[in-house]
Amino acid sequence: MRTPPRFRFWRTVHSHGWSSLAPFEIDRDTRSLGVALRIANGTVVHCSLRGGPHAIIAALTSKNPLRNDERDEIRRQIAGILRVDDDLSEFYAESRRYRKYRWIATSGAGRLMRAGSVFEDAVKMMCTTNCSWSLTQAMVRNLSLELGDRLEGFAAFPTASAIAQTTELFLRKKIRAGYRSPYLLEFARRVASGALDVEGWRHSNLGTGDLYEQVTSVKGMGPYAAGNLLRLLGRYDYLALDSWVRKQYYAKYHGGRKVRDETIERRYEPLGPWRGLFFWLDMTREWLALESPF
DNA sequence: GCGTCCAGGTCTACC
DNA sequence: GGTAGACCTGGACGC
Repeated sequence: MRTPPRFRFWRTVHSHGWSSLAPFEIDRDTRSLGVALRIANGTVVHCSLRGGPHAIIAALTSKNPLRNDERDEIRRQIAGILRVDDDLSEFYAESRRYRKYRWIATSGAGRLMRAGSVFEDAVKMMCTTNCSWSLTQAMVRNLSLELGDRLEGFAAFPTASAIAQTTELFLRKKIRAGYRSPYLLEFARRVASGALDVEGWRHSNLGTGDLYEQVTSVKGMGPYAAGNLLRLLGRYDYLALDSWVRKQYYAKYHGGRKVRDETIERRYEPLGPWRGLFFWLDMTREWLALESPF
């Protein structure tokens, strides 16, 4: 798959924590990203992805030979996950206007990795709320292992229907989702029934404020989760503050001293609709050390 | 090994 | 509109 100029595979993989959540797995030795994807007809395909100078190289494994249309579907999912088609030229032009952000354009940062579907991103986001990262990893892993379609040793992320058919007790006991269980179940049932078209959020014509309202109307999606999900939808108006980024901000700009959220928001306000992306990259600039040529 | 405390976002009830 | 308490789990800590 051809990639646009300044696309950085490994940087995108490390843009935030998603690559360490099932069904993704990272192989640091080969600098590859593995993922089990489910296509529309229910077939599970394992993809092993590597970055090249101008392309993503994908090795696909499936039970049966894949038809061309199935390969196209996989290609579209991979492009969506790695944000290959996102046009960041306007963002890079904006970053060049500020001396402290010029590194963003030159390093090709700014593509935030996402899941194969908006549903998966939203469920994962709910699983990041009010708990440690290790618990998030456990909940997401349990969802894939218990409810995802399988290919040999790999399991794809479960569909909305698969989660919708479970019970609150199952989600509590087997998934360890705790009090999030009724929220996850209600969300999955609304998506599975067609009452809520979350996949449409990626191409919605709604203004960001209206979309934010729609996202926060889902129980379990508060300001933090909604702000982060909007970033994965290509909307960067919200800072999506949580305890980790607040700590980073306090350390970077106030010697570790706590400040009000309004103070943080004031600093990034002049950066306009890209402020959420500037903020995230500003807080994670040290991750540059993880960078590879691709 | 056991008990206790705390961190982590969101919801709901209440003022 | 703002605030307090509940929700649930894993990890840290003290014994």
